[in-house]
Amino acid sequence: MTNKYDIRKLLKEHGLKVTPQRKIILEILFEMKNHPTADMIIREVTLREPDISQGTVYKTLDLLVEKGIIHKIKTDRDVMRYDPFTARHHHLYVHATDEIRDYEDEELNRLLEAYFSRKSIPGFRVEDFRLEIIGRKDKR
Amino acid sequence: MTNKYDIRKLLKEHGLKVTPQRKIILEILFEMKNHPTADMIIREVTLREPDISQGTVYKTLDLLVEKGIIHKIKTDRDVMRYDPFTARHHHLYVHATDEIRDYEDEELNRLLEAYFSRKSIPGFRVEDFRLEIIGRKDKR
DNA sequence: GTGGCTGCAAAGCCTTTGCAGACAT
DNA sequence: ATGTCTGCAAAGGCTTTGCAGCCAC
Repeated sequence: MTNKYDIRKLLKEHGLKVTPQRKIILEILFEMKNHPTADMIIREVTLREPDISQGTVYKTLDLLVEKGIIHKIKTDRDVMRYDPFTARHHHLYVHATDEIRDYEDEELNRLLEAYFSRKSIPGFRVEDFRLEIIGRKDKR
Repeated sequence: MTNKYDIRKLLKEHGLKVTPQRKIILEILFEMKNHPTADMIIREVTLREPDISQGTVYKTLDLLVEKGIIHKIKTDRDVMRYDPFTARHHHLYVHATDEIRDYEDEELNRLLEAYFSRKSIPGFRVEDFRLEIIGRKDKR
């Protein structure tokens, strides 16, 4: 889906230099589906290219977040996670396994948009919203 | 509203010993409206009772979270915040000022409950949800 | 009296930073 | 050519931990 050409383009579009380090980091982000922590990304990066330093990975992640290419997400535990999927979506938190899944549903988005357009919050202008859905795995 | 008697009761109900340190920490949590960070709590605690160590504050906060007396909340920045208000509610994130306000609305809760009761998510059982509302301060 | 709680200080973990050299443009 | 990016290693910030003594019960 997201091939090397896209990654080059993505970087250039944001005024960033195309370096091998950045290409590898982005490839990994687009492949990993589990909202990886910095540490998971670093481990994966080091497998493919042992000479990339963790400082570079952190700097790159910060930069990508700043440019809006990826998102940083909050967790109960005290580590940050990264999410390459930037369209509006919500998160399912499975507490027991420390897993975070994406949840997308247009109906939910419309429901919330409609709610906010008729409801106004004094002194506050809503720009975006994200639902955290907490629960557990279910057999069915 | 929440006086010392309530705090004693609250601690006892959860099988915790009533110590001066815990009373002060809980008083502060109930007074502070800004979803304080551990650091803000420690500073406030030290003003009132300089001999309370920060280790104790951290341990107490963890314990209170574990017992469900307060909540830990996630932020974009990498520090945890604490929230003594445990009824279902949502958060308004004002990015520019790093402020978090509570948002409570029964209509919104009902809307979301209704949504989840008719919508089922494969392999997942919803237990709770929290909406993060991102935006900015508005003059009106 | 006893187990839980505290203070202290050190350690731990994740993340950021500074800087000199290397590289993309 | 030059300004950006990288690697390295050290520092930083927040949080946790271990342990001896203390205190609520």
